[in-house]
Amino acid sequence: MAEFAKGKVRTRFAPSPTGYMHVGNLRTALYAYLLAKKDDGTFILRIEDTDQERYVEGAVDIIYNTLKTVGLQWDEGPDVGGPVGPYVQSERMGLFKQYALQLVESGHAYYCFCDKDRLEELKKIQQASGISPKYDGHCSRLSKEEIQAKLDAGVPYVIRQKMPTEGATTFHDEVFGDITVENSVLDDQILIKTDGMPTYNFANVVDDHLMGITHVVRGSEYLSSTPKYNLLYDAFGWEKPVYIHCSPVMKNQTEKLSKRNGDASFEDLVAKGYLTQAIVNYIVLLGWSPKGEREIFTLNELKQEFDISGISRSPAIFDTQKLKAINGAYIRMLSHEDFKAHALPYIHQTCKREDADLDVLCDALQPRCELFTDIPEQVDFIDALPDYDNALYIHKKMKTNEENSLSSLKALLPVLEQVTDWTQENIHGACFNLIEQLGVKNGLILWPLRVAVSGKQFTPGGGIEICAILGKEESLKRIRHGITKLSV
RNA sequence: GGCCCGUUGGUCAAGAGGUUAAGACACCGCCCUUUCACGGCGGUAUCGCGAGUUCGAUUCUCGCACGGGUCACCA
Repeated sequence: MAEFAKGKVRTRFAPSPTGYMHVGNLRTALYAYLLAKKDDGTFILRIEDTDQERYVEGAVDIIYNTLKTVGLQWDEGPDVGGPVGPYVQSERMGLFKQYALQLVESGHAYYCFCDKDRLEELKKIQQASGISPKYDGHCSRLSKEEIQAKLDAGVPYVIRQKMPTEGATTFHDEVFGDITVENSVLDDQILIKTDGMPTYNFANVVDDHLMGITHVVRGSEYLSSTPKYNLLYDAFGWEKPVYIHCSPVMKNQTEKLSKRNGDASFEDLVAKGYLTQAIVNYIVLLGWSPKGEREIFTLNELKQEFDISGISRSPAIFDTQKLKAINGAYIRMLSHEDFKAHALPYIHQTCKREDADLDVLCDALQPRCELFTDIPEQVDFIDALPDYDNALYIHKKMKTNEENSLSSLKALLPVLEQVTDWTQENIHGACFNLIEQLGVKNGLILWPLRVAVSGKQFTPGGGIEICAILGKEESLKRIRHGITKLSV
């Protein structure tokens, strides 16, 4: 066997290139990665592309890109190579038959010459009599001579794994504990197909062993085939890996999250304006809980924090609301510059004004957005004042109505006209001077100002910020407009 | 249908034979405040059902219900 560091954790992510990367897949990859990195181990990417039927063009690139943008750098894989390649399963096809033959030799597997007709017939009979369909072991009872004769005659065959007929097999899973199944329910599964190629179940075991995988992280749908895997490991005399089976990510109580149902894939979430690190953070929390109370972690922190014992057994429902909240938390942690860089394209969707003060705008926007896609709608009043209703001036808590709003704006206009250096600071000073002079509550002046310059009920920032964003000329113009509107 | 697995608030979940059953999101109040947010404080749950074991069970056992998975020459 090829050499690689012994005693260290080696995990693998082994996706089939069948389309988009869904959230559950990504989570499996994440867990496998974290498990390896926690121990300073190796994370391997293996592409399982043996099903040409389901192969989707470009799917491999999606896998690469997703893992890369998320930051799951694989140490060994198709593109970077490694000591136990090739890392693309279709390039390993020639390798498996000898292992199957070895099992035939040792009596753990046998040639099966049954054709599809017989198999189907068998299945029909079994179903009719209420027995669960299972190969009846017919060919396992063939004599050496019979087998040789058929082989010589060129009869097509498969190689099947010979399951024990009595007793039970128990295996241990790190998240589910010990699971025992009766050997009698185990089917003599096919290892090598008529075309000489291995089935997934067989290739998987051989590959995992050859690649020195110590911890197998995969979906819980493999739970029921794990006994067969272990029997294979035992038949070869190989050391079994540690199993970590993960329950699925659900869309609701009964349906799995899946691309087929049009549910969000990683790419979709990115397109919807989620920060990749926020997605990762949320996904890792779906089905795993950290020891303490903190739940915002960078990928690096996760390498320390992640622990198998925190993985939960029951399926988890994907909750967009929580994802959004985490995204909001990440947005707030962004520096002003980073936020601006991310936000700019969204701002420009509805706000094209050249002279708008985007720094003030971004400061106002940042604590108020959970998703970048919220932005266009929030800044749509900047280019042009919306046609608003005077009723907006009525605010119970601010104690404003149309009449006193009119006088506030009238008082404010000349004061603001006096401001020469139009900065947020100076506008603020001017407004509060007036408030002090008049001896009124802040809201009495500032609420009407906000309505006049924005024409909206909710805005990023208050009247003062909006004035600063709009610039002097436009602000005054809107205040005057408000005055005439209220004067009618 | 057989076998395997799961079930703590709307969601993610911690917990453990005796706890005021954590925390987060959402929701509702209050505070802060020029709106909305942000931030701060507080509120909302007898742990699917029924038995059993026990002085005591949400935590152990057994049934039931519900949900999921699996029974391919697919991966």
